[in-house]
Amino acid sequence: MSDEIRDPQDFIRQMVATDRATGKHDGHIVTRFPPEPNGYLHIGHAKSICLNFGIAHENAGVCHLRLDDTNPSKEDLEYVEAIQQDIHWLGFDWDLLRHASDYFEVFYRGAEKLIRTGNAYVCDLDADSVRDYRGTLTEAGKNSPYRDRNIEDNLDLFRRMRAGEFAEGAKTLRAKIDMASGNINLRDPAIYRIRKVLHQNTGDAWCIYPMYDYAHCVSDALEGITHSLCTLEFEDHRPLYDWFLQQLDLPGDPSLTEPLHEKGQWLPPSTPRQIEFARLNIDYTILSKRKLMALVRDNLVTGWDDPRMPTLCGMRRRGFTPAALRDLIRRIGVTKQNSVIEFGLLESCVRDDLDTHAPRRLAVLNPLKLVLSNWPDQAVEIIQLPNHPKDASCGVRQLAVAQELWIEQEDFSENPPKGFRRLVPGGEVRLRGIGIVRCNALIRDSSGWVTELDCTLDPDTRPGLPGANRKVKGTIHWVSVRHAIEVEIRLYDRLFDIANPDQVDEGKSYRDYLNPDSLQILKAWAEPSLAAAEAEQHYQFERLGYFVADRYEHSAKTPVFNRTLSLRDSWSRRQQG
RNA sequence: UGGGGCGUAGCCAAGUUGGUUAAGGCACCGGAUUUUGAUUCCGGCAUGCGCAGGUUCGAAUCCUGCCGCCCCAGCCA
Repeated sequence: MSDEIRDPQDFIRQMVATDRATGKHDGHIVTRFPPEPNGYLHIGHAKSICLNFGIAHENAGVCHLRLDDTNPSKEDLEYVEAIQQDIHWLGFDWDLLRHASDYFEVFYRGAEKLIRTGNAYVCDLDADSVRDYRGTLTEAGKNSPYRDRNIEDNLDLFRRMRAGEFAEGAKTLRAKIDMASGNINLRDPAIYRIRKVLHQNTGDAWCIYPMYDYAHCVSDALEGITHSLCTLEFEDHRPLYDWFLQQLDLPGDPSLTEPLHEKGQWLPPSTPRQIEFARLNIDYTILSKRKLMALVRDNLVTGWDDPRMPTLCGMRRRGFTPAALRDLIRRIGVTKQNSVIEFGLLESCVRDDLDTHAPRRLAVLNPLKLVLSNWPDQAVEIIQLPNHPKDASCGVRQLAVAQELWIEQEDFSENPPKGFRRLVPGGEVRLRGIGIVRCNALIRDSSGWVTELDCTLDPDTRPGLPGANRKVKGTIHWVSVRHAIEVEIRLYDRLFDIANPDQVDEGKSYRDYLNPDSLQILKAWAEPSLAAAEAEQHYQFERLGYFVADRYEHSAKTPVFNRTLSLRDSWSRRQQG
């Protein structure tokens, strides 16, 4: 009997294990992550990345990054650079970087083969007519009037398409399969369309571009992919995926892959298996590139990397760590069930990682002055505080204490609710690392607002003294008024007010549910050591939460910290009922 | 009778060939520890596996019939 914690064994990993065990593909495993460079990667992509790279690594295999650039009218170089950076940040590296456009010549030869074998034809129907001929979900379609063109005409027409003789939309190359199929993807799907646009990789070399269904399976085969993982909506496409590969027979037809030899990109073609899994959904967020793009375009957020965005670069800037994201993906598993992960699970992963790795610091967000009346007027004492309560290897830091301190307004109450464990008039509380203080008097302004607490420090409770062990109901944080530095704090909350912004009442859109309080900027006082923080350094500000020095806008001169998330807070939850 | 998927707790999710008390995590609820109302630790949390029948000594697992949810009619991916 073994009590070891088993590595995740989802249904895909089980299939892979079986294939390895039975010697399929000679026991080799090759996967790929194939983003289309038309937007930034988000947490949903992280699932695919972790799956593809993870499975490859667990099985001594390799994983390629393939930029799926078959539609030049939507894609951009900005995205391909961002994609690579995000994958690296997540902690993965590809064994091979390819573009679908590397294979354009092979796609073309394959298309001619489909024509020659009577499996494809040039169709003159315009887009609207194609739709009419396609039929509906419950009615069969009709054959295109161009379906029975002879092979010579088809070949000639297709070559002229490539030569640029026809206008955009005038003709398509279509697979000849079955217009009556219950699977609409098999009703003579388009293989090539005419697009007279510059391609970011191939320039003006082409004016015809292959469709996803054709390009994807062929790309997979050309790269020797063994397991082609994709999301559920492609389940219906699998018969087409298999059909193209069977008609083409890449492994058995070297003339097709010949162009790759001179480019140094030839690999033994495989017969990959497409396997579908459920995409990741998270409540209170949207993960549609189109909608994320709109938020950026319309300035509803500051950019793709706004810390409120579910993009990888946004989460990075928010202070979420790659390890936490990987842990989330590990925890949620892989199945074919549509599901919505609670945001709280992500938070749990982040707290888990940050609790063990983030050094502790003190900062006060909403200051209230506390004066130690029995502290010598100008005296300054240097105390030491551990950087981590449970990890001595994190070391200690020094902190100056003087007579005037800032504490959190919330940590004092004149009329405390039941169960309040902080400072009250006449009560005691421990100041972290200093000792126990008693509140003797309140100083008020003309409107009666408490502006200052007059306190005395019990000298017997200084750290290291036996009296320090005296129990007191609460411990609060502080900074020295004379020594604290001013910092900018950015507090983030969920971007949307409702759990499912993708599914809203009629006439409404996700935009109607943006949380107006998702960003709050304030000035705060922090311990001086934070001026030396490096950008992207994570901290726990004790009792407040986890913060990260902003990747771009933080500097020693103008420190900026983003709150990644708060600490778990059973007190405020109890207060709110 | 268009095609393809999926139903195990509030949210995820193990459970594979039918075999003792239906893993685990998150959330939640108790309690212990605590110079962070944090962390950590301990305990609780499905007489039940979409529903209804059936087969069997025994069913989340097999059979039948229902019900519910998701995806597909781009010259997007």
